[in-house]
Amino acid sequence: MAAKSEQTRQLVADVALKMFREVGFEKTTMRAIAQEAGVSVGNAYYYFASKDELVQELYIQVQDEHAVVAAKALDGVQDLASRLKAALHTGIDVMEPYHQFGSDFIATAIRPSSPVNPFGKASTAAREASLAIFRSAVEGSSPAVAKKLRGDLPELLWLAYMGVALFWVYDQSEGQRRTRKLIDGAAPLVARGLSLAKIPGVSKVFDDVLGLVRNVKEDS
Amino acid sequence: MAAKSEQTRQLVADVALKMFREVGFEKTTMRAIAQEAGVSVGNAYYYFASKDELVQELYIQVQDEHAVVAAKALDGVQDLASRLKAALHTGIDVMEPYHQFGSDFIATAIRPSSPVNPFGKASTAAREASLAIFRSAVEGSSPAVAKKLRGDLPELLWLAYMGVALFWVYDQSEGQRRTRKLIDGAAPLVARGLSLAKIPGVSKVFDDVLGLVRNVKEDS
DNA sequence: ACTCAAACTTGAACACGTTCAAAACAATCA
DNA sequence: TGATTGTTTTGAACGTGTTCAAGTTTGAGT
Repeated sequence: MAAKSEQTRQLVADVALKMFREVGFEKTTMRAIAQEAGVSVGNAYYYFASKDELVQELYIQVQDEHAVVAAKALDGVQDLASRLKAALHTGIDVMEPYHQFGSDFIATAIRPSSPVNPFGKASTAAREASLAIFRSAVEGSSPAVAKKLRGDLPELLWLAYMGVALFWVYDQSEGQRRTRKLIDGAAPLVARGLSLAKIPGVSKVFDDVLGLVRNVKEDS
Repeated sequence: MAAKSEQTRQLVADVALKMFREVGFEKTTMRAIAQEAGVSVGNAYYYFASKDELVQELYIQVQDEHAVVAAKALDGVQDLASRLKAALHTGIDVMEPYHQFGSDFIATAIRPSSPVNPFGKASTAAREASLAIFRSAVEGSSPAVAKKLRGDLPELLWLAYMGVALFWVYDQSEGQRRTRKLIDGAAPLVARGLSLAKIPGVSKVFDDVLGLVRNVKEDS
């Protein structure tokens, strides 16, 4: 049987996520969550040290769903462009219910001190799960990606995914049509761009890009 | 003689910016600003509708300074890589005093509703000024940038600058060494990458990138 | 059944950004 | 000067996220 405490925790989280979706971030006050869940404000804080941690709960749930949906969407898809499209489109799909609230989410997430910060320690698990999606997209593709790129590419694509998410937040076109268009346009371009790596002159530039990435990354 | 009201406005702004630099964003409460400036809280709000607008004051001031310093640094510099470096390094230079406070600034700025949002309406002037720096960096360079790129490049570089600024905010290395390294490494790479535009196979990819950028931009 | 420590829950209180009715001041005209 | 109108200033009050001392409940050991 679920411990009573776990029940309360879930209840608070469920109510919070529901309210985030339905009335937005700012209107979802801690008092409102507590009241709706039938607990005291202090009790909500017993399980979640801050409103940010409730956002993190949302972040984790969305990432988990993305992993599931993306795996399905990647199944049987061969070429890199299509695989990339699948990974990105599903990412947007799972975020869709939260679009209106996206900007508050990003404002929360971008703060290095926030537990939700995708680069931070507290989201290591979620980030790894997300990264794994792109690793799978790269490794499962045929024709295969040039070996020298294979190591760093997933991380770069994940970074690009963060950029797409940022674009999506600002995208006010109906149904975020522009973001879809961006994905559809950019994915094949990335794939084609990578295939240029064989051209000698280009290859050198690629090497230097990777060198720079590694250099900047290591020295922390 | 300066109108009394203008004096009060300046006083509040000066005190706020000084406190932002010296004690950080969160500790600089509206009450503290008012007290330090010797006015009432309500009076500060008479001149600045929100704390965000005080941040905007900072944003504008930093951009103005960047324009001045960058113009000086670009003077006499020929090749694109060096010009790009100059534009970026000076950008980081003027932000330096605010580094500790950078993340709060970004968290404020990234919200579409914020007056400080660099993509938003309220910062059109500051954005244009910033864009002009990169336009000048591109147009003044010799050897000249390929004509077909010249139109869109400044905007893309400005976007990259936003990315560098974001990187800088997260950069905890001493003196933000890693950001400097990133600039020094990336600027020549961009210049070299652009020169590849002559290669036929690469040229097509470039065309498509530009097409995508325009397509996504227009459809808003 | 009783004890007692740990887990859980409460709600009043704090500092914050922000608002606003009212007061003080300034400038203009009769 | 006095009246009137517009500008500037005040500080108490509101709703927010968050804290915490104090209470209540639970469960293992006797």
